[in-house]
Amino acid sequence: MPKRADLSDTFCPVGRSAELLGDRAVLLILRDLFFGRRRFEAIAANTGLGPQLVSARLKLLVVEHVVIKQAYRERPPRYEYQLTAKGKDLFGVLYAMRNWAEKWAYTPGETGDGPAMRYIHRACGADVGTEAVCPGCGELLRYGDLKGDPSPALRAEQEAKGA
Amino acid sequence: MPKRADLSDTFCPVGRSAELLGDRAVLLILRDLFFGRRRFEAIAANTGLGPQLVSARLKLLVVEHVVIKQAYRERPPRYEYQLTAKGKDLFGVLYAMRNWAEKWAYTPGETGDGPAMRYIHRACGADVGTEAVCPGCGELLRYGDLKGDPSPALRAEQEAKGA
DNA sequence: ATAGTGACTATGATAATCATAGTAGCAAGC
DNA sequence: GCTTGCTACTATGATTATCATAGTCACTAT
Repeated sequence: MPKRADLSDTFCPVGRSAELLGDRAVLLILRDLFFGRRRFEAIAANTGLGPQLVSARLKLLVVEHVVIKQAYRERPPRYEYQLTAKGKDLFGVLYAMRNWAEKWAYTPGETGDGPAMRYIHRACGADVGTEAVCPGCGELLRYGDLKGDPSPALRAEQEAKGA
Repeated sequence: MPKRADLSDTFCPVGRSAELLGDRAVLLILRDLFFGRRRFEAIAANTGLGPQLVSARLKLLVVEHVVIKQAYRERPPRYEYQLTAKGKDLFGVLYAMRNWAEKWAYTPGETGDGPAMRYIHRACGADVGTEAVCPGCGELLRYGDLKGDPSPALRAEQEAKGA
């Protein structure tokens, strides 16, 4: 392919996220990091990705300050990868992906009688289910429930594209 | 590239989502659909993607029942694309991507004094901000706050990979 | 001395992407 | 009735990313 289009200068927040997250390998590596896998070989094995892809994406994630590479032993040198605060904040995205897949990506009965992965909120003990709620009132949040107001810069950018 | 690895048979819900969402073009097209753009040319113009990529991804989204293609005029035949219920449920993912980007993907002051896109919950009037909350207790939901319990099938799959 | 481990890098075939140009069906204007 | 324009695409060729497989390097363990 030719160099893929750069989205890092768009004013649209989804576009900026897509620059990093619109990539299967990145998503799978992040998933493994959230699951607690920190070592190169463990990530490569579990994701099924080849070592150069894992290597390239981890480098990218380090450059983006989503992950830090740290030596856990000096001799011989061995490294592990950890999520930064910026990386840990991607939890919401992976969590939303999980929620969608639990609802739509399995045939009935495929996972037994429960979800493929059940999540309990440690603080209150509630099963978080698969839906998002409004931080203001606690009601379910769905497409159409929010009123969007783009910043002037974003509005201007979209109009310039004539779409 | 060789044929990209198939993730649709993994038991991990994030993996299944990544099969569809780990693609820049899919993400950008979905964003435009959520913004109300339905016509081919409008999507191509706003995303900046070439027409064959838009064509290929819309076909994929139709096959996946995320989008439906409908004629809005018979003569000459003209079509538009709309999100299905399955597609509308992806709102949570795009919303989470937006939340992350608002927090991390802009330099200070780049969007003026507010977010690039402000969202208000129509039902209660609250600004939803950029954080997710627990549906059970309403507290902020972050990495580490949830206890995950994989289904037996998912656990077995991961152990088989030796990671 | 040989085998093993962990973290990669090198190589070559294949396939996806981009930019640009072109097609098809039809309507409206001159 | 001929050209221009609109919408929704398809075709072509150059470029580059990805995969599978093999190999490297710096050690440690037996």
